[in-house]
Amino acid sequence: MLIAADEMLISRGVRLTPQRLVIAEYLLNTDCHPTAEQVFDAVANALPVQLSKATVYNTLNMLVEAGVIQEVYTEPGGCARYDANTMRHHHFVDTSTGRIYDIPFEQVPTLEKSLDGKYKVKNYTVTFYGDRAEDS
Amino acid sequence: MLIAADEMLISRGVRLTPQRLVIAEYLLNTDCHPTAEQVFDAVANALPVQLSKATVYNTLNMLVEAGVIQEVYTEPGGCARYDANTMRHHHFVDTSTGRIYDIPFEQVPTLEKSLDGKYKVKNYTVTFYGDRAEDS
DNA sequence: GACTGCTTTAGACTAACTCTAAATTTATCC
DNA sequence: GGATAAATTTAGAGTTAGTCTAAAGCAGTC
Repeated sequence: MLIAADEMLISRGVRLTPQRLVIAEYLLNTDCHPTAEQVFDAVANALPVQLSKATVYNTLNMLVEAGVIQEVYTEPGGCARYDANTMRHHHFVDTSTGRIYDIPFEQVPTLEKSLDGKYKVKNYTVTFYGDRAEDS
Repeated sequence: MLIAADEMLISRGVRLTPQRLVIAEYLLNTDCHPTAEQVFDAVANALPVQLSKATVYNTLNMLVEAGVIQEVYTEPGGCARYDANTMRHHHFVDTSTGRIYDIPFEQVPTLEKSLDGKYKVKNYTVTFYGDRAEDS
């Protein structure tokens, strides 16, 4: 069942436009961590008008600001990917397929306390690299 | 005491040039994780000739290939930084100063086994964000 | 239904690199 | 020490991911 993007946006005080709706709807119903380019390709022909890349970037930044999605960087030096899973979590990158999998935060031992007192840790991210068996 | 860059490069079978020498020497004797731009600024006037950005990038890539330095990405969406500490280690980013500190690998509990069997973890990196007391 | 101001658009612009082709330099061989 | 072949350096063009701009188009309000 599709998550309703319109209610989501209205509840965050975001003004509705067809562009924002299709982008939010797409992101809320995929777990494939798309790039801005992939979002553009996925939604461009769901709109009756020409979609601009600038709108995709604006909307993605807006959705990040509004807390609807997260920006994720997994490939060193790579471009931003977007993730509608806004729970605190880590990532696993399948280095042969490039696919990214969310790892629940609780599944990884907490590291907050592992540095000595000099370091005040506010946040940390773990990115795993390797292979994942039989994608399902 | 300065680490001798020339021996380092020769031992890795790298052809010596003045450009490579000053860049390697600079990196081997700093712990400030400079960007390519910062490397350029730091070494450009140590050379009697005009230094090209392309040479800096070429040399940095070459030194990464040769295992003399590591490429590090700590700021989401930020540019590459270079680290002559080639031991396996993690990073702490001071979010108010932007400074990066190396965290010895052993100082963080090992996470290799924290994912279930579906995931074959080959490597992982932890990046901490926060504040660090009295930089020393 | 008109208005005000937020959105969208195409295209120019930027930052961080990479590529290219010509000129230069390195290491080697005599 | 000089000639040679191959690697390196250089300036500048090209690329990629993303931001900025200014004009045109809509959304929500009165």
